[in-house]
Amino acid sequence: MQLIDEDKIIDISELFKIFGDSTRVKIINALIDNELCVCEIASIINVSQSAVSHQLRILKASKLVKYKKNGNCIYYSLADEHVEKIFKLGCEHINEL
Amino acid sequence: MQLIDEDKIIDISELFKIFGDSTRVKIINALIDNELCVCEIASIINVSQSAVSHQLRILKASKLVKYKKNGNCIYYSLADEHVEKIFKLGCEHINEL
DNA sequence: TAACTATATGAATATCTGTTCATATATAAA
DNA sequence: TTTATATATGAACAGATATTCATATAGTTA
Repeated sequence: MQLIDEDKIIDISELFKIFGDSTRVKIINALIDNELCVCEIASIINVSQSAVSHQLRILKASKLVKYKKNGNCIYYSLADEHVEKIFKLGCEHINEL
Repeated sequence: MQLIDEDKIIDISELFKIFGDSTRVKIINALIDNELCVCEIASIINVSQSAVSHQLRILKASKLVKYKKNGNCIYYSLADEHVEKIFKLGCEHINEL
């Protein structure tokens, strides 16, 4: 019982909280197998540049995305396979409901 | 690109939103391999009976927990292996950060 | 340098969410 | 039937969160 200590539980819930917003999930979905700049993301998911930027900041802070600069643009991609794995497990659960 | 439609994205984010609260994650953690009644959960995770009951309602509505009545008490358990799987994947991600 | 494009960010606002408190309901025991 | 225990629930409140709008920053091109 209670194998996991409170601090870790809070970390886990904060990780999932990031996945708990549809704009962020849309961004993550768009970034699967793709490297996209901010305005491409905004255009693909149909959300304002500002809103995307705010959410990317949160994704960056949680280390779920990484980015690299190229000229005028900043290209974002998923930080590691874990992100896609969590996303896909969520998909599966939804599909089986 | 955008293989997944908007409705499904919203379902996915709503699933993760459930995991995005530490009280609910504590409940889920307590229920791994255990069947517990409301007051046991409240006592184990140190949260008021009312708060636990409110959160169990949300977990029930999302079909993440199931329950059975036994006399005066109502025993809750995880709805299926998916719930534990998602939780454990979250754990792994945290551990590797 | 001036104009343009891409991105970030702060403030304001509206909405959502979780807890508490009081209380209702239901079962069990005396 | 009265009392006690377990659970659920509604209202109220406080705190969190996402978007918008305006604007700042920084790199690029003319």
